[in-house]
Amino acid sequence: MSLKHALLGFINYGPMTGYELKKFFNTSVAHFWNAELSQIYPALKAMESDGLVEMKVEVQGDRPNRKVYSITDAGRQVLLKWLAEPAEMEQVRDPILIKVFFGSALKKEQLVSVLRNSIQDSERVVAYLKQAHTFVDSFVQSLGLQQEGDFWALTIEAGLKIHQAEVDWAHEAIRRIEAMDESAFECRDDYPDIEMRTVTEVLDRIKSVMPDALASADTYHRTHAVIAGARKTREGVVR
Amino acid sequence: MSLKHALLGFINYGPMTGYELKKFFNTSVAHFWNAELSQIYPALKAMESDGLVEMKVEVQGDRPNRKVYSITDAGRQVLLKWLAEPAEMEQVRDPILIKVFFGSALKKEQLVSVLRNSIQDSERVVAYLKQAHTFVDSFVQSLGLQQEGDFWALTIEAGLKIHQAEVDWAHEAIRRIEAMDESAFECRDDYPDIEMRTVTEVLDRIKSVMPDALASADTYHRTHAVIAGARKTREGVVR
DNA sequence: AGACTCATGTAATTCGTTACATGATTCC
DNA sequence: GGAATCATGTAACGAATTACATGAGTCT
Repeated sequence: MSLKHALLGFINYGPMTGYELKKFFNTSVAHFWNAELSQIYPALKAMESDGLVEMKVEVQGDRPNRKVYSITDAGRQVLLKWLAEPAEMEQVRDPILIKVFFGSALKKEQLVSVLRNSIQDSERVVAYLKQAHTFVDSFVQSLGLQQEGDFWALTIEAGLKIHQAEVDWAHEAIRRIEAMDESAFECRDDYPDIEMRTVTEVLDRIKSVMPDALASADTYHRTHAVIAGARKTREGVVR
Repeated sequence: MSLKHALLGFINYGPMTGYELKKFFNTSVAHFWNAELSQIYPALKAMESDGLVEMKVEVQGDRPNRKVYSITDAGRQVLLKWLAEPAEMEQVRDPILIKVFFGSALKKEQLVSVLRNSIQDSERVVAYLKQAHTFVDSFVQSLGLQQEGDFWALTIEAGLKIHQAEVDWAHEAIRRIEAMDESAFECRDDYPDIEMRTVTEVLDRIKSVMPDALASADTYHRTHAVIAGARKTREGVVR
């Protein structure tokens, strides 16, 4: 679980309250991680009882009291250990790809319009990230965290490259879809009447004809498992 | 929620059991969606009681009975409606970027090694996807779903472009990190002693100096909300 | 007058993973 | 003899979102 580690990372900069952590998230890692206050507050409590952070109440007259968390030696150790471990690969879940995958059930223009909407969304994020560079510069300067600037910038560029790849793909997809024959669309009535029991049979048949290709497809998730296994061998236990 | 819609999409090809759906997932959309049997079975039950699918028990002597689900008219309507709606943008959560973000706490070589591991993972996926093309071709042919081939191929290419972008970024990141000064690393002891209360103050300061940049950073999530809002205006209620 | 900020939370719900359970058959 | 396939599930847990709750102070 990365949320607690991200919180530790920020608290490692200096003592902070949950409310401020939320602000920090919003203004720095929002494009690749987010957390609501309702998730942050319990997480901090749990981290405190695990001895990773310490809490001090700052009494305020006019406003609600602040609970300021600072990192402990144990917390810093946990953070450093986690940072140095290989990152877990998360299962991607991309609804737009499901829509394209089943695109033959739609009218051509409908599918194209879905893709156009998706391009708009991605382009908005790209526009945000382009501006984010200048903003992060002054943010980092003002907090005296100049050393962090380069690392923060790298994460922004990751976002830019990935979202730009999405945009490029979607444009190419629209081109390809528009070149497709009308008969490829709205074909829900004329699916083959074959009992889908054949899914299994087809896999068996392909298995005998081209064992290599199947191996790769069938073991996609096992591949991940193998990676995880390899990691354990490489670096000791990965919790 | 897209899982039920993905299930509907497959059942729309023809009647299927939960077990076969899992196989279909593994051999076609595994790179952008996955579901365990323990999630599929209850989902099918719920869809049945919602009237989106119908179930018939096929008694088998030797093996456990099969519960074959087929799509209803209501189900097909729900599927088509969902497919035509703009796709939701999911919050990205990328642990590797957290590690880079807090990379200054590590030693240079540690951070580079984390990135190298990440490259290995991504390249394995890229290798799988390159093979997947040929596999999907014969799979689609054998099932008599030739029309779907082009749409399936598009999703594979999306995966290729995005994961390739990740690989490219990580290589560039390693280059940049290796060019960085040693002093930028392991600097956890000399963070400024400023009370982090200043997060709020810094934001206020920047807000007055460069209101444009802040607007973009501060409203990243609101931007998403705006997109959702715009969608509602564009297309009616998006549940 | 109404919205936003500061500052804390709890509760309910959804989505997903992991573990556990059963039991015959077939492949190595 | 042990693992994998076929075929169904349940239960527990974890992560994240949404909704609800409080309450003073400030901004428009």
